[in-house]
Amino acid sequence: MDIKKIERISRALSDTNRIAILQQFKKKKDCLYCAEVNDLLDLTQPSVSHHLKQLVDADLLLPQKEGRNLKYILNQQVLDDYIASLNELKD
Amino acid sequence: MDIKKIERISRALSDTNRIAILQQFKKKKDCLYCAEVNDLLDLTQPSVSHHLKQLVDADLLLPQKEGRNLKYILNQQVLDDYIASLNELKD
DNA sequence: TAGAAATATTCAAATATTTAAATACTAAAA
DNA sequence: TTTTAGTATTTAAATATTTGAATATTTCTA
Repeated sequence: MDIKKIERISRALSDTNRIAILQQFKKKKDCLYCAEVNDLLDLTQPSVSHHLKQLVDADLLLPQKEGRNLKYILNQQVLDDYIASLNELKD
Repeated sequence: MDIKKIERISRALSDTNRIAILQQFKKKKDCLYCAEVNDLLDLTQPSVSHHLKQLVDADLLLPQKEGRNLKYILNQQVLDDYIASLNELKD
């Protein structure tokens, strides 16, 4: 993973609201709906949309349209790659 | 690791200059001198000092004074804890 | 002790991020 | 087809970050 990608993902993770979104996947298991994220955070809908966009732009979340709803899936592969890059710092 | 700590470390990692500093540890092995970081980055000394401070404040680097020089050690424990927190997102 | 070397701090300017209000878009439902 | 629900975009304000110039601090050395 190149340094720009590491930067992008790190920045996506550098906000408690976005970390809370990711942590919610542990509870909701496989997927999370946009509306659920709006309920989860104490922010207006546009702000939540902005945070979700950051996570999607970093490829941490994969969006999937379902009619007028939007479902997100955690991109475990990118998370694994990011973790692998961090592990490489340690040798 | 609490959410605020994850945020802090992620933010410290969200800059290519700071990532480059951490990557330099792989080449210099155990420790890195402040002056070496100044040489590494194409920034003025105060800017480098600022970046190093971010890494120290996130506990990713442990500073050690050696006379008027300053030596940094990579805090592998914090890095491990951070990685563990990221791994927890995946279950 | 005076001067030099290494690092930190202060300050200001430029840029980026976060947030919400207003509005637009898209797709389902009435 | 009009309305409604869900999500995105635009805009602007507040705040935070990044950077370098100037300066301060600390510690070594002559």
